Amino acid sequence: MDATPRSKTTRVTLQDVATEAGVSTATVSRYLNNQSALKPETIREVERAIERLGYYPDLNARALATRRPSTLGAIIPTTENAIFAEGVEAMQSWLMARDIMLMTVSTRYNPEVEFEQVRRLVAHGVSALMLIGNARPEKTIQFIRSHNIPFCTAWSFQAESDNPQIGFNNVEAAYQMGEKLIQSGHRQIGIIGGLTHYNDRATDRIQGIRQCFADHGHPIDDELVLETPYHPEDSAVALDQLLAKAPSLTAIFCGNDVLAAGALHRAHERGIVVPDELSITGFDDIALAKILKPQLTTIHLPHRFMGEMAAQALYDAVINHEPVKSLEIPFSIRDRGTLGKPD
Amino acid sequence: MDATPRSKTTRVTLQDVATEAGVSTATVSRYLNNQSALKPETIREVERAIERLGYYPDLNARALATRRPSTLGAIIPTTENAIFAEGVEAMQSWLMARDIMLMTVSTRYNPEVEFEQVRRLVAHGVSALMLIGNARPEKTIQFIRSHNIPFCTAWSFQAESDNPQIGFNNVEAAYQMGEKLIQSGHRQIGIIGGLTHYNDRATDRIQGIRQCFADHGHPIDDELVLETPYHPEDSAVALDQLLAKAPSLTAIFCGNDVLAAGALHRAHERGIVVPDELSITGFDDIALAKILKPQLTTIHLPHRFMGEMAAQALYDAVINHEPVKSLEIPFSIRDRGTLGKPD
DNA sequence: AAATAAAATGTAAGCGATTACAAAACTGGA
DNA sequence: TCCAGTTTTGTAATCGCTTACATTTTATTT
Repeated sequence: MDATPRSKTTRVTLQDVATEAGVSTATVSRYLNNQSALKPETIREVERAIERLGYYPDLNARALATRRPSTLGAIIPTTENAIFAEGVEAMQSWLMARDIMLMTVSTRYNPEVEFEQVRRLVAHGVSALMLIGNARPEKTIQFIRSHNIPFCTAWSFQAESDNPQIGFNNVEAAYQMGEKLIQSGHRQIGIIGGLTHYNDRATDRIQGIRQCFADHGHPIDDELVLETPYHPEDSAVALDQLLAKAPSLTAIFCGNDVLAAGALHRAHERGIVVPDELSITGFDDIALAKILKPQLTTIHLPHRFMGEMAAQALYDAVINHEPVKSLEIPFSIRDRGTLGKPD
Repeated sequence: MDATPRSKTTRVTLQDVATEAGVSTATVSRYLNNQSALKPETIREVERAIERLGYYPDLNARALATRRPSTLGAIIPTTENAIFAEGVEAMQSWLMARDIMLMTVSTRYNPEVEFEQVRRLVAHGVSALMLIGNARPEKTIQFIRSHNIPFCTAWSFQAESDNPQIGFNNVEAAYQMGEKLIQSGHRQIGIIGGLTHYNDRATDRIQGIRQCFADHGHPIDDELVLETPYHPEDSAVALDQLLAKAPSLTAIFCGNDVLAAGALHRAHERGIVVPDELSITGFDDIALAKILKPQLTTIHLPHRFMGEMAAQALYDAVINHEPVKSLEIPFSIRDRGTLGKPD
């Protein structure tokens, strides 16, 4: 095969194809977009030229000319947590099938970085945006709105928010886990939650579990509610602190599975038997949850599905110029091995 | 809730800023690029106009006009495995600091999908590409080369490959783990590797460990070398098969940590004590490795660092029009709790 | 004060596509 | 054969930006 020697810098353009095929650029463009209006003969001619030259269109130039959507953006806290990584992967494949690129960036849970990323993506011409959760400085959403960019938030669904949301009710999920704990006989529990600063998922989960225990007459003391970064080591430290403050705790509610894994690991190290001596609950149901020993009792969420739904919502919005439709995603508790009855 | 009324807003352009500031577009453009040539007074004027209008440049249009790089691409097998997710996250932040976007897509280990993704990214105008590993159909690299796009492969370094590579020697790493196993007294081991089809990491690791045992006079039987997808469940099944075939195995070499975690979990389920009755080794040192019980003995790799190096290599290449420089990344064994001596 | 060099700004032609609008090439019917 | 009506194709403006080159302004020198 002769590898179409190309001078270093030049790209094969529509123009090149046109000359090669002996037609005008408009004709080639028509071939690329709606073949309907072309003579079969011309079509063949153009096809051959494209083939010979190895031409492929410059999608950015096309986007510039058409002002039609060719990329969407997703901004997530981190790819370290598989729930987001999987979610955007699902978005990506859904969109790709429709010829749209997804640009994904992460913020490391920093709202200022998030704002910066929003600007960047908008500057790069994304025609819609997905963000995680509803908690952030006003200016971010304002910026997006002022540029008339359709967007949605995801992984959180709050009745009180007026963002379009594709997510689930974190308060309710945590509340239900609380009921499960209470049913099992737990009365005094500790909480290891994520950092709540500009993180509505972390906030809501903590609120949900506390509300539940309060409603049942066993309010959880502030002292027993710890916030840590989403890393196993931090969670381990938190467990130590909790146990130091209240050795009689019978269960730990963790803000997510990573935290739960860290707590579980530390419990093992301390020789505490889970769930006989201490129960631990997670949140998210990541793959890890099932290979821990014992397997994590946690809340299952369809992360990939959520990603797809978000993709679809944004897609519909940019294609049909409709407002983005909110969608509440259901969750369910996975009762596995880390929740037992206190002695 | 008023949901984003989709008014036909036109975008604020350079032209708008120019008129607002009472200067020409060239001047505004100069302000954006090299302020040096402008009168302080003009600068202030332009600044004010930009501020008032909330202008930000269209990076795609800019890229079109300058033919200078504004985005790079990374193609990884999956974001499910944190090693790649972290790697590209590191790439991303490194590049972002230099005002370059990274477009990341995944292939699900399918070489045809990978080829398709390459085409897409190229069409979207990425000015360089990172791929994972060296094993793929000829046409993929040919396509990239024929379009004169700088690229590198990563997570693998093979002396025999003529791709620019930022990676480590998988054969050697596995070999060293083998020596460790032999030193500990293991003579008969089983292998649970990844699918080797178009996956040089999986292939090399298996080859490395087998070579080592062969060199020491304890060749590993084909029967005891299993390949499975990178999921814990598959690995669990593989462990059962291995143990069925050869109950006397004293150790299992796993192709990565996920596989090791799955095998470890299954061993627990079967009541096998690790490492007393069975040793298990991993590969990659993902975060999970340290919260398993016992902690995984595995090979540590600086994934983020590798990502950064790849970013840097590509960046240098596109900026200075130099060929991409290869780089071999060192690894090291983390001796933790899953490797013991056979009785 | 005139001549000349240096600094600051403007003009206009691209970059690679799309797409009104216009023109040319076919139809077929009278 | 001629003309109106379709099809098919071409011309040229446009998208938002950069930049070579031209022009104007300002500073420097004699």
